[in-house]
Amino acid sequence: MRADARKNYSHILAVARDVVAEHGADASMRDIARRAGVGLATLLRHFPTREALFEALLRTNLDALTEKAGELETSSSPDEALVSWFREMVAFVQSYSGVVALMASAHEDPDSALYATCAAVHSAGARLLLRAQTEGTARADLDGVELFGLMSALGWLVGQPGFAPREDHLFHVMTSAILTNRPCTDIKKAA
Amino acid sequence: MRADARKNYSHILAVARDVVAEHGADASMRDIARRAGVGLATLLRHFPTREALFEALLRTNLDALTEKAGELETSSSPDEALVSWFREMVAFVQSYSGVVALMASAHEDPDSALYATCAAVHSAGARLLLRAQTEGTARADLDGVELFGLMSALGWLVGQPGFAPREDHLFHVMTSAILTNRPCTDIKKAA
DNA sequence: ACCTGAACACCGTTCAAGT
DNA sequence: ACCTGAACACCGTTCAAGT
Repeated sequence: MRADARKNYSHILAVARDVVAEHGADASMRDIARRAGVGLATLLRHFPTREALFEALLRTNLDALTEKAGELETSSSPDEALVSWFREMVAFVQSYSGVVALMASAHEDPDSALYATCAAVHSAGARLLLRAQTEGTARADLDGVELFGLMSALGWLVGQPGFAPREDHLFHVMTSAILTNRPCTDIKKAA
Repeated sequence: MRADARKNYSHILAVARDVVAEHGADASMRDIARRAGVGLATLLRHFPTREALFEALLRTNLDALTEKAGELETSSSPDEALVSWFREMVAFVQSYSGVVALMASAHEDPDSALYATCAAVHSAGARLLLRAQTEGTARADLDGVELFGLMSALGWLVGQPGFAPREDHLFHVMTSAILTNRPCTDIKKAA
């Protein structure tokens, strides 16, 4: 990679971070290129797809969250670790509006540039879930995919302007569905 | 309303139903006009905004769901009524992909053409919730807004291709968060 | 190697001109 | 009253031409 290319690359990324913070995940690529003072074709050369751009944009944060899961695994009780990691994930996806939709769809598409990063997040969560399930504090009939799904759904919801103020409570409700600190009465009856 | 206008109106609506079924809620207005054999400006004349179009498109279904809530209120036990109505709502929003995002944002925006219809759905749900809460089968710390939110979040999630197969189970999990057929142990500890 | 401008086929909005 | 085509300002994709 040539020096000018490397410089363009990181400059585009920095600008993209700002524009995305302003306009969310469906910000205009053209606008990013314009603000970066670079041709649109140049942006597309470095990041051939929107997901490729977001892969670079989110990698740092998502890697940190994956690592955080590992730390929590040794530093906290299984249920606390699961809940506080879940919290951090929700808070993160909320920080870039619309990014959760990108992640949810990348999670299901092995061809996506974001797939690997999402898969890493996924399995980090799955491990925390399994640990809490072994202890008996997380409901047994849940897997990593569903944990990822519930996180995404909650993240999506609190990303809607009107629901953001209720984030804490909605988080609490969602958490109560994942944990099982209650004698398991017959809940199927009602469904 | 002139005869030709009325004819255009209903024809556009019929075509829109097909196109939206194919391409989801962010289908191209231009494409709908094209397929209806009508100028784009004509479509915009009848439905000045995408939400106005969807208001007409969804009104029938949503009114039926509002009415259904009323029926359930007399025909079923409070918890069963709440759960089965919730189920129907989720099934409905899943039937038109992307429509739940439109509804969730309209729900918060009094200026939206979809606002009134969403508000009706909202309050129908709120009544079912309240009824179950009075009976003690739905968790007390929930209101109509949050019920609408959880419905939207679940609808959004099962609208994502990879999560659709898990709809039943995810519905079950979400339901368990809304109902309270369990002695209310201290769940805050973990959060 | 890397960048760029321009052409392309789209999109929704707006409005003067037609019947 | 109602419809329409066209102009406008956007979008992402693609590629031949430049350094």
